[in-house]
Amino acid sequence: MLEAWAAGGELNEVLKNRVEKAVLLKDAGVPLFPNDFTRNADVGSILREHGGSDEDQLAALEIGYRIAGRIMALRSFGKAAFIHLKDGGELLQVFVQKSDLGDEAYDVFRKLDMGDTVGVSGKLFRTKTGELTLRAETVKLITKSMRPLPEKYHGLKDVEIRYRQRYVDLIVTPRTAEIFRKRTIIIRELRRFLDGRGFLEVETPILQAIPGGATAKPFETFHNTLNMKLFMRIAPELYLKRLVVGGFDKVYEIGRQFRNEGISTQHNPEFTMCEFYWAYANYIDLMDLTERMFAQLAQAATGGTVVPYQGQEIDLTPGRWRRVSFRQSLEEIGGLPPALLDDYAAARKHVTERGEKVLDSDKLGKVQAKLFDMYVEPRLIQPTFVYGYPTDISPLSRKNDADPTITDRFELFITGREMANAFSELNDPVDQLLRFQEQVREKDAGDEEAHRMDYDYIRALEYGMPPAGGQGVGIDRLVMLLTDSPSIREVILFPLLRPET
RNA sequence: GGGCCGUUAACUCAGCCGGUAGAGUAUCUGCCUUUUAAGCAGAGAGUCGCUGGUUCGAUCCCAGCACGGCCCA
Repeated sequence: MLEAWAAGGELNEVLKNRVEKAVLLKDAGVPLFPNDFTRNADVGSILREHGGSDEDQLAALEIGYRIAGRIMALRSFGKAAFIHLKDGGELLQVFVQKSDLGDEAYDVFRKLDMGDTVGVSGKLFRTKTGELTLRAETVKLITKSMRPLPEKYHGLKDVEIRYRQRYVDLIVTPRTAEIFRKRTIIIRELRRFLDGRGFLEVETPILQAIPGGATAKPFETFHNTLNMKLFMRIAPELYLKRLVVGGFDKVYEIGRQFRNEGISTQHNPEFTMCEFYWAYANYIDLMDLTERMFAQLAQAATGGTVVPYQGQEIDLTPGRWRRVSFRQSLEEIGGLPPALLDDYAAARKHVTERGEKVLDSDKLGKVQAKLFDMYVEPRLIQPTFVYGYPTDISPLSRKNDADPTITDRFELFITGREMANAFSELNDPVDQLLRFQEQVREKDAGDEEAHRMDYDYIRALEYGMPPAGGQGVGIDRLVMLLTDSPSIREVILFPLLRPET
C-alpha cells in the first residue's frame, strides 16, 4: 500500500521521499506504527526533577529513562546527532551516538525524520553547553510522520492553515497550545468557583422546538422520525429557570450555544457560555459575585488580577469595577444629550444616518441600545457594569420597582466588549406572558431576532419560581481577555470556516 | 452585505518597467562524534488561488470568482 502511494504521481517530492524512506524501513523489518513502547517517565517530570541537577548528581543517577516524543529538531553530525523531543508541550534534548547504538540501529536512526515520534531509553547527562540531555542507548520509531512540519524558525504563520489544520498549529506553535491549556484551566476554575458555592451543574437540551432565552437568530435542523423542525439552542436560559422552579436553587450549565449570525473577531456561530441561576439573589448580588469570579479566574490563568490585554492593563481586582446606569452611560460616557435620548424620532434619525438599520417595530429602548453600541460600549475598557436596561429590550428581566421602564439588569463590559449579561429574573407569569406577546408582535413586524412565545415556560412560572438572579458569561471572550488574544478564533480550537477550495 | 489587503516550492518570504520564477528552511547526495535556526559542498523541487480578457508574450495589467485576514455594517 505504501509502495503504491509512493508510486502515485500525486505526492510532491518531500512527501514522496518520506514515503519511500518509510517503505525502506518497513522492508528492513522496522514497524512504522508499533504500539508496544512503554515509558517510565515523561519530559515534564524529568525537567521538574532534574532541571537543576548538576553533572555529578546526574552521573550518580542509576535510573534508565524511557521517554517518547516527537522529533522537533535534528542536528546530525554523521556518527552522532542531537535531537529535541517534544512531549506534552515540553522539549528534552537527546544525544544519539553511533558507538552507543551500534551500526545497525544507528542506520535505522539516520532514516528518521523531523516530526517522527520515537521512544528513547538512556541516562541523563549535561552537554558541554550545560543542557540537560538524555544519552540514547536505544531509539525506537513509534510513529512515522509522512508530512514535513512547517519551517522551524518562522513557524506556521498562515492563519488559515493554523485554523484549518489546528493539529499542525498545536505541534509547532507553543502559544496556541498554551492558550488552549489555559482555556481548560479557566473553565475548570469556573466549575470550581460555582461548585464551591453550592451550584449544581446540569445539562439542558441543545435541540429545542422553541429556541428561547436570547435575542438571536437560531440554526434550524430537522428530526426525521419525529418529522419535526428543531432549532439549535441560542441560550439555555428558559430550561435552567424551569429547573429553578423545580427546586434547584443554584444551578448552572457550561455549554455550546448556536447563533445564526456573522463571523468576526468577536463572533463565532457556535460559542461557549456559562449560565447560572441563583435563587433568592438579585442583580446586585450577581455583580459582587462576578467580580470575585473573574478575579479568581484571572488569578488561575495569569497569576494576578491585573491582566495585560493588547497593550493595555485591565484591572479585575474586586472593588475596582465601575458601576454605571444605562442612562448615565449614554449621557456621560457617550456624551449624548438627554433631548436626543428621549426623542424617538430624533434618536432614530441619528442612528439611521450613521448606517444602522432600525425596524419600525423597534422601540425607543432598542434605538438607545444602538446608540449605546456606537458611543458607549467601545469606551468601556476597564470592567464596567452597566445596569438598568430598558424594559422593552429585556423581555425576561424583572422590572425595576421604582421605574418600570427599566429592568434590574446589567451587562458587563471589558475591553469594549460585552462579557456578561445578567438580571433579576422576571418570575411574574402574567408579566412574562405580556412580554412574550409583545415580542411576538415585533417578530411578526419583521424582527427575526425577537423572542418566541413559550407557553410551557409560562406554565412553569405559574407554579411559582422563587426570585432569582441569573447570568450568562461568554466564555470565549473571557478566555480571549485572559490569554491576551485579539480574535475569538484564537481561543476556539476549530473555528467555523468555509470549506477548503 | 460593503471597503481595504492577501493568495508564488512542504513552510517563511522576495520577484523592478509585462519577456514562463528566486532565497532561506525542509528534502536528496557527500563530508562531519557535544550541537542549539549546527556547519561545509552539491542537487532536485512550482497548475505563481481559479476562470476569462488585453497583449506577439501575463506571476505582473484588467474583470469576475474562490478562500482567508482586517475594518465597517
